[in-house]
Formats: sequence, structure tokens, C-alpha cells
Amino acid sequence: MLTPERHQFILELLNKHHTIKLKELVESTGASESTIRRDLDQLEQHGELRRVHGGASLRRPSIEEPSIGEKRSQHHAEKVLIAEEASRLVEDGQSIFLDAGTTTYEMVPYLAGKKITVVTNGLPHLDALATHSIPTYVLGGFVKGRTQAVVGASALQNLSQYRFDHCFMGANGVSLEDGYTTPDPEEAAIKRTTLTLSQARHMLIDASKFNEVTFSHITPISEANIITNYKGALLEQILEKTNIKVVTS
Amino acid sequence: MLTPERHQFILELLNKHHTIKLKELVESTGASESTIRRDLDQLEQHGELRRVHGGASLRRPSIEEPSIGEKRSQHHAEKVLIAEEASRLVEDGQSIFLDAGTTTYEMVPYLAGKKITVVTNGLPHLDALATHSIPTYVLGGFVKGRTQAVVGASALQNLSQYRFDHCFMGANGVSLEDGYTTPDPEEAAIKRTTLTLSQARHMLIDASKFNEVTFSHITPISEANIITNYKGALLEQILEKTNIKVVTS
DNA sequence: CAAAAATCAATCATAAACATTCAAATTCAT
DNA sequence: ATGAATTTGAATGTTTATGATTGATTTTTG
Repeated sequence: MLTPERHQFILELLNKHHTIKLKELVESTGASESTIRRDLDQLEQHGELRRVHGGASLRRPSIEEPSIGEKRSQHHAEKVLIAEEASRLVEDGQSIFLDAGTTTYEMVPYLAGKKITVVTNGLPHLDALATHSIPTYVLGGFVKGRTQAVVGASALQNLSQYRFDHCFMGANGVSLEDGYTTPDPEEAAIKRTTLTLSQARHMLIDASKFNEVTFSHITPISEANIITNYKGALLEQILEKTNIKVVTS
Repeated sequence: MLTPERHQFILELLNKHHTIKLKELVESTGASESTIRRDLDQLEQHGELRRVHGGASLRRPSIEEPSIGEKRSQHHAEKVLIAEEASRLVEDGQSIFLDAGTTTYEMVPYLAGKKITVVTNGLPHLDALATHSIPTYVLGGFVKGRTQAVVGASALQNLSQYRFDHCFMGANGVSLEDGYTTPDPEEAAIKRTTLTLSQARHMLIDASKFNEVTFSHITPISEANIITNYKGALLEQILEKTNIKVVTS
């Protein structure tokens, strides 16, 4: 049985049963335990399933499908993995900032149940946060229609009254020379100010953003940790400049 | 039975019965008491349920508050008429405040096309305003989950940087003696501050609110105009104290 | 209100599942 | 065919989930 064949087989079985034991797979494929483990690891990295003790399960064990009108962004699976990893850093009693953007949006379900306070400038986040009963403050200011983000001088001023244990932000590009960049100067300003108000600073960047540069500079690469699924050539060079957490689990 | 399988099972059973005994779960899953306890702990941690002595229950104890979507249906027709009339007061170049609430929400479509700037503390309003391409500022502050309104000290402070040609607000009760009242003191505070920042002040009150009194005082009846469909007995007495504009269908 | 019963949180031993390493087998490119 | 690269499976110590036990807490009962 060839590798892709096994992968396909595993996924099909999983979609039928929603959860699968490793032993069952060993029996039904004839492959060894180690091989199946490796298969599951790989499939998890691609966001196709979730490894659990004893086997694997669908990524969303709970019934909920992405709600109506909730358009799946590009690289959705990777973003969810990154978001999940980022959420692990948050502990009870902390206050965090969630930047507007699709990746930070995916963090919300993983923050449920934690005793935290969230500040955000992303309007779509507010609904999700309310759904999960997470105490939330929204930044005041101009509402940028297209991205549903709050920006502007008022937002910057409003922001300065908060302090954060963590901030989680997105960016459209990251490179060694130009650091983090994003297309909109207004949003860049918000991100820049937020960074100065946070004890721990985390950039959530999927692999497609690496070595990209866009219009507005946010901050040098050394100024924040990276949480990413990127495993390319720059990894070593980036590691000299900052912490980088590569999600594999 | 794998962990996520059990979790799924528990949640499904819970959604059916709204409450569940630990013993029942022990029997039906075949797992030990300790394991089920751990499961419940974990699910509670993720906000999926609420632990109670002897088992678990749905997190939202029993009855759902009428969501803003459902509330919109009460007296909907009257509110639309009032909203339309209120919108006529707004002219190009003006800045207005839209209070959180269903009646002011109905104003949004009638504001489309006007060259105005809107400030609001109602989160549902933001979507509608963006849809109609109306430049909008959102008040910063604590998000009151139930009503989707922004309130709190931060909101009050944020508010003070604006000045309005008009403010449009709702209230849950109005009476000659107690003026305007609303159940939530936090929202009342926002309304009160907004009134002091506005050249023209308008209360949008459907007939069902007349001679009602609720917990928090906003302002005396003389401090604002009323736009309403009320045509009852108090009309004459109210007219002695303030302007009242009665919309007729 | 006190005693009894039930449920709970905390701890611990154990067996299963795990990641890791390394050598053998297989596949691939030349 | 031959050497390099990849995949595989077995062996290893380590980690994790589980269920039993304990004493503490809560609820029920008399």
C-alpha cells in the first residue's frame, strides 16, 4: 500500500467514523504502527485531522460547522493550526489584544473557557467573542468598511489606555530586511502602537507570507515572536533574529 | 472509546436532555467515574457545558434572552415609521449619534445617500452602516454581550471627544414624573453624556413605552424632543414640557 | 440542625500509547 | 546496476490516559 493510498484510506475512514483508533488502522492497512503514526503526523500538519491519544479525530469534534456567511479564508487549515497554537500561550487572568484579521479570528474558539479579557479592533471578532462569553472591549474609532477593522487617530488614543499580557497580530508580509509589512498604513499604526503596550508580542503568519513585502512597515522582525507553519529556507536566518514557533502538532 | 468520541457523545446527549447525570455517563460510556469527571472538566474549560453537582448542564442555564434579531419584530412597523421620520431631520454635512437599540437601527437605510458622519455604540448598526457606505465611528469600550451595545467608563471618555448635530436615542420607559428611563445604568450613562454633546436631541419612543418606568433615569422629559406614534391621553401634558412629533401611518 | 449519603478533588500506580532512534528495506536517479 | 535518498519497522525510554483509592466537600435526609 503506497503512502498516498494510505492517507486517502485514513481520511475516508475518518469521515465515516469521526474518530479512529490507531490499532484499527494498523490492522486494516497491514502497515506497522510507526508508519501509521507518521501518516497521522503528516495529515495533521496539513490540517486534515487532529491527533489524539490512541488515534485521530476530525478537527472539529464538536458539531458546529463554520457559521453562515462565514467565508473560509485562504489557507484556512494552516491558519487554524496557527491560531490554536497561539491560544495555548494564553493563561487565566491575562489580558490580550486580538488584531483584526482572519487568523486571529480563528483563535476565538480556542480561547473559550479561559478567564481572560480581550481587546480587539476587529468587528467580526466581537460576535464570536460574545458567543463564547468572553469579556471584550472594542477599540473606538473609524470603521474601515472593507476589512471591518477599527482604525484612526481616535483608535490610537483609545488604545493607549490599555496594557496587554499578549498581543496577537497578523501581517501580509514578512522578510528579513523589511520586517513585518501590511498594505494599510492606518492598520500598521494600530499594530505598531499595540506592540509597545504588550508584554509578549506574537505575529501569526502563515507560510505564504514569507519573503513578501507590502506597503506599510510595522516593525522589524526582531520585535516579536513568530507563530507559523513555515519551514522553508529562511528559517535559520530568522531564528538568529527572533523566536519562531513552527506549528507541527 | 477515544477521548474526542466521548466528548462528542457527552455533548450530543447534553443537547438532547439539557442536563446529565455523571452516573448515566459512566454507564453509557463504560468509562470510569474519574474519566468522565475529567471529560466534564475539560469540556467546561472549553466553555461547552457547565459542571453541576452530580453531572453537567448546558452552559446557558435555561432560557435564551430574546436576541436582537428576535426583538426587532416587536412593534417593528411602528419603529420603522418613527425611524423614517427621525431620519428626515438629518441634513448633509451633519454629524449624528445613533444610540444602540432597535429603533435607531431602523434609521440606517433612511440615512443612506446623505453626506453625514455617524457615531454609534450599537454593534449591529455597524454592519448596516457599512452596507450603506456611511462613514462611521464606533465608540470604544466594554461590549455588553446581551444587547451588543458598547458601554462603560472607557466609552464615556471616548464619547467626550465628539460633538453632534443630532443624537437619536431609545429608552424603555417615559413618564411625566420620571422622564426617560432604561433598565441598564451603564447604557443610561452613555445616553446622558451623549445628550450633553448634541445640539438637537431626539428620543425615539414607540407608544408601548409611554407611562412606563424602568430602573435607570436618563434625563427629564423636557430635555429632548420625542418622535413617536403615541396619541394617547398624556399628549397634552407632555406638549407643555417638550416638543413632540407624532408620526401617523 | 446533625447525621448519613452522595459527590467531589487529589493522588497514585499501571498499562497503553507515545516520540525517538537506528538499521533494514525499498525506491529513485543516474 | 549502483549509490543516494526515502520509506519502513523494530527497539528504546518517555509521556499520557485511565481507574482505583483516599479523605474532603456538598447535598440530602431524618
